[in-house]
Amino acid sequence: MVRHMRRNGIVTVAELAREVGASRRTVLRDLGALRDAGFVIDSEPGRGGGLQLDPRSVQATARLSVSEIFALLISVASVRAAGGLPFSGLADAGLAKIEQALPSEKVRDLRLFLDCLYVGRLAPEVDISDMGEMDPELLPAFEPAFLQRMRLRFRYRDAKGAVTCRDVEPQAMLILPPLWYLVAWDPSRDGFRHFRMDRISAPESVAGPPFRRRRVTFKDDVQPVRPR
Amino acid sequence: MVRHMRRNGIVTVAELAREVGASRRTVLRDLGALRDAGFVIDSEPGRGGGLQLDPRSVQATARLSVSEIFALLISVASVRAAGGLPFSGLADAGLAKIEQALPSEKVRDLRLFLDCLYVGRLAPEVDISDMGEMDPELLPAFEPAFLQRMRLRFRYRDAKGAVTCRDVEPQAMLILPPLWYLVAWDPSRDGFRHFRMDRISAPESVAGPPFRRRRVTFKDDVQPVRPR
DNA sequence: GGAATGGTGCCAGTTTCTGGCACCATTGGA
DNA sequence: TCCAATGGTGCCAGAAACTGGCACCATTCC
Repeated sequence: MVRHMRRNGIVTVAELAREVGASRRTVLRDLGALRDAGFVIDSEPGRGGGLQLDPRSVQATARLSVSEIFALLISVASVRAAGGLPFSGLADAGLAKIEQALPSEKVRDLRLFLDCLYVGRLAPEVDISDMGEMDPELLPAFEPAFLQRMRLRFRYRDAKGAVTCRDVEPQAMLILPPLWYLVAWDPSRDGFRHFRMDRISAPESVAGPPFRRRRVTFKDDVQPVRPR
Repeated sequence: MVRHMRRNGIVTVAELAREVGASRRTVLRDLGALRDAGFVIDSEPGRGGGLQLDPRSVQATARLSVSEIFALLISVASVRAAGGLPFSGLADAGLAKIEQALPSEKVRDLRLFLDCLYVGRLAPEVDISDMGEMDPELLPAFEPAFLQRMRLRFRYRDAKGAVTCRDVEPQAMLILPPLWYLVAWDPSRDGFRHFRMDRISAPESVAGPPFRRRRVTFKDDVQPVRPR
C-alpha cells in the first residue's frame, strides 16, 4: 500500500489517496483500520507533517497447513531446548500466534506430540559421517503413532547396514542435533530401542487398539522440549 | 465453524446453517469460498449424504510481526543447516508462505541477513557451563547492523569476566548450537573478533556511513545457512 | 492570519452481501 | 417406481457495508 515515499518514509494522506485512487476520507478510515490491526503509524499534524509507518510493526498474514505448523513448532522447540540463543523468545511468540489461530483440537494434538519430544547433546564419539536424508513427506505416517498411539511399522537399516522390519510402540522423539531418534518399545524384544530417523524408511501405521504409554527416562543432560 | 458433528465428522448443509444462524444459500456460498481458499471439503449427494472436512487441509492464519518472522526463519534455518532431520522441508514450506505475505523490501532484508548466517558444530572442549540468557528484545538492535551496515556498540563480558565496551562492524552470525557468535571486524584492533551472544549486553547502533563487507572465511565444517 | 496537514461526524449513493425461491442431479429407501 | 433427503446453481430483491463528498476542528509552520 505504502509505495510512494517522500523524505525518509514520510507520506501524506493526500499522496496516499492519489496513489491508491481512493478518497481522502477512505484513506483515513483505512489508516484507522490498520492501526486497529496493530500497525504503528505515527502522524504529525500541521504544515510539513505526514504519516510514517513503524517498520517494526509490519506484519504478514500466512495460511499454514497443520503439517507445516507442526514442522515449524518442532524446529523452534528443538532450537530452544538446545539452548537456542538469542531469538527463540520471539519465535515462540510467533508460534503462539499461529497456535491461537488453530482449532483447539489441533492444538491439543500438537501438545500431545510435543510432550513426546526430548532434546540433548550428541556424544562427540558418535560417527555421523553416513548421515542420510529423510523424506519430509514421511511425517504424516508418524502422526497417528503419537496422537492415537497406533503401532508403527518400518524398515530399519542398522549401523552395520543390515535391514530389518520393525513393529514398535513409539514413546518419544529424541533430538540430539544433528541426529533425530525415535524411542520406542519393541514388543518382540520386550524392551526399549532407539532408531535413528535417517535410517528409517517406509513407515506406516498399524491398525489395532492404542498401545499404552510407558515411562521413558533419559540421562540428566536430556531435557523435555516442553518443561514439566 | 464446524462444531456440531454427526457420525464421524460428517455434517449436512442444513445443520451448518442452523448452527451458524445463516441461510442454506449463504452456507453453500461460504463452502465455495472455503474450497477456493484451499480447504478440502468432501461432499456426498443424495439421501444420507453430507459434508466432511479433510483435517489435513486445516490451515491457520496468523499475523506475525517482522521480528517474529525473523526469529522463526533463523530457528528453522539453523535447524536445517545443522542437519535438521526430518521435518525441515515442511518448515521451509511454511516459512515460504509467510515470506510471500511480506512486503518485498522486507523479504530482501531477511535475505540480506540470512546471507550473514553460518552454522557449524561446537568443538566438544568448549565450556558452556556458564551459558547465559540473552534478552530477545535486543534483536531489533542487530537489524540495522546487518541491513544498513551500521556499526554496533555493546558491552562484552569475556571468558574471564572482564567487561569492555566494543564498537565493531558486524560481518556474520555464527551458530554453533547451543552457542551463537557475532563475527565482526574490530577497527580499533584492526582484525576479526568473535563474540558470544550471551555475553553481549546493551547493543546499540552507531550513526555513521555504512561500513564495507569483508570476506569472512570459516573452517570447512562451518556451512552458510543459505547455500551459495 | 493563512495554508498545509491529520482527524471526526454526517449523509447520500454505490457496492457487496444475504436470504429466499425455483430448480437440477444424485442417492437410498418405501 | 416414486419420494424424500441431500449437495449445488442461478436469479433477484432487500439488507448491510463500504465509499466519497462535505463541513468542520486542532495543530503547525511561514
